[in-house]
Amino acid sequence: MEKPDKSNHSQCTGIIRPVQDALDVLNGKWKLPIIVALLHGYKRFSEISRQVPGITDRMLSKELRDLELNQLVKRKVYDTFPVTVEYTMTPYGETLKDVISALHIWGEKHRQKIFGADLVNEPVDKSNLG
Amino acid sequence: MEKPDKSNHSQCTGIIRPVQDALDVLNGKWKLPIIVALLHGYKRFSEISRQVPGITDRMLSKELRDLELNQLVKRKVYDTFPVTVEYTMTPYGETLKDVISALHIWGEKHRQKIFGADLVNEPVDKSNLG
DNA sequence: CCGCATCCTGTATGATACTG
DNA sequence: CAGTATCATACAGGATGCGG
Repeated sequence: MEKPDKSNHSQCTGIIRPVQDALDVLNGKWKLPIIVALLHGYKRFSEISRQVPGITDRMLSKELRDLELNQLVKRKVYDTFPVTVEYTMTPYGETLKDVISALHIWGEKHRQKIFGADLVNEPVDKSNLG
Repeated sequence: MEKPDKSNHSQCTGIIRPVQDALDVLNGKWKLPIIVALLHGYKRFSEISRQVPGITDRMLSKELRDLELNQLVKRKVYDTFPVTVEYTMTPYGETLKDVISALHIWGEKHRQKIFGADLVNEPVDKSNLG
């Protein structure tokens, strides 16, 4: 039983970066609800806004731009008046479903582990945990 | 006539919460590196600290406490002098491997999509994306 | 309708010094 | 060794109002 890779091996640290990248894509208060709205077929700015209760125009605009930069979302402007904008998930964006699904499965078990099964509908409040 | 599911259906929004819970568990700058260090068998506070370059004692302490509250990590104090503390992943904590694996796979593809394949070793810098 | 500019606040994190 | 206390800061996000 040697101490195999107990040194500071940067190739092990190397697994961290892509994982963090994936997390970053979903990070923040609004990315996920927006993605879910888009996956459910909502396309217009105001439509998405309605599906994501509480979000401000500023944040929605910012997050959509971010998702677009990551090529998860396609933005199409129609030359109407007033202007019409359509946001859609790219095929690549759809590949997020698998990741979200994995997170979903684990997250539900977590919820049931941390809280009672009958509290599954309660929002997580970490201040109760201690 | 029903508006099919184009209303504000809270059961669809319901998938968001557990996913967000899972994300929260991994959220922040340090959770993931710490978890990886623990999964690789590093147990002592200072050991973990060494494996997570740049982290301060304050953050390591805080994040370990957070992971412990989420029952991902077990903390055991040995009555030596000076005191010795051992952190280990719980069996439950190990279940995170699957989630991290899913994130890893997606994250690597993402990295190759956003950057060239030869830039895979570069850290993500979103300011370059625009 | 679809945003952007501005200002403001809270939270996450960093720096540093100290203790059992 | 394994932390805590205190102060400082940057950035995410909220509120509000304007503009093509």
